[in-house]
Amino acid sequence: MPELPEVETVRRDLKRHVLGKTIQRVGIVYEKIIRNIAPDDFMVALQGQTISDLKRKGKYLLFMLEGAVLVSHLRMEGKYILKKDEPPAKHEHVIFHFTDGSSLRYHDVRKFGTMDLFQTDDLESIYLMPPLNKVGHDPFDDELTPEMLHERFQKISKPIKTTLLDQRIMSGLGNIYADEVCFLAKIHPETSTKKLSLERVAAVLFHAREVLKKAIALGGTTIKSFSSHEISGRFQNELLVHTKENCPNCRERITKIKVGGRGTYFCERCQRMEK
DNA sequence: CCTATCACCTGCAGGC
DNA sequence: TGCCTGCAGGTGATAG
Repeated sequence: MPELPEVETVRRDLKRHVLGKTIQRVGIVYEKIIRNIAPDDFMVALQGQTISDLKRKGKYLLFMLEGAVLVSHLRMEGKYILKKDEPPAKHEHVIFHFTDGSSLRYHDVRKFGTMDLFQTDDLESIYLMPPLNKVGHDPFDDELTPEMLHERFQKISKPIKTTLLDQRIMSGLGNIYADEVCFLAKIHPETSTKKLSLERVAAVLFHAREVLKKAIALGGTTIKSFSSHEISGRFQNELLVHTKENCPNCRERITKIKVGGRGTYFCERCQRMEK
């Protein structure tokens, strides 16, 4: 699921469905999901807690509790499913049983997702600790300016696509949207980050904001669709290069390469290294 | 400090 | 049908 628009979609959906619910018991099927605390302590600390709000920082979901915050990352395929109380289905690794007889299940085929539980609700201090201490500016943060990004980019010799995926600089873009941003800004994904002019950086930031805004409005992107309660986004119909065969501008065949180990789609004619 | 690569898991598609 | 390889929306550890 998760790049910023998908996580934001999940946040809004969860907020409608689990706000105010009280956890009666937590079931843990696969312990390695929980990272910063022993599984037993995780279960005890969550018992009796009521979900008061759902927030997001970068691609992390924050379940706000009473004097505690559960920080959840969906990684590649994590999802939350609300069900009646029933035995765990395949790929359900952590189950929050609520007092009203419903239950929220963390489902993750590849088991890459993570949960960190903080026993304080002081967000500022949580932001200073792993994993949130590595989350950079939200793309929509007004403090994030082209000038500031350009300055930081001067020291980075990696490909721009790789830099866009670095959450410490700007948080929220993932592999799909990074390709879309490079395409919209007409930049070859392997262009050295430090070679981008201020104007090009401004275009990158502008298009990052535009594409994320549009994707959120459409409920995110669903590439692989699963059955059941999957929230299926509609942004996949709007993709311009990622997984595409032909360029929507010039009809040239889309090229697929690897950049930083990630599958990367771009148009050789519309996305140039120079300028 | 910087960059590159692998590791973490499972499932699926395609080639032979 | 079965085996093998490569691939998948992400990030953290480790090695140069």
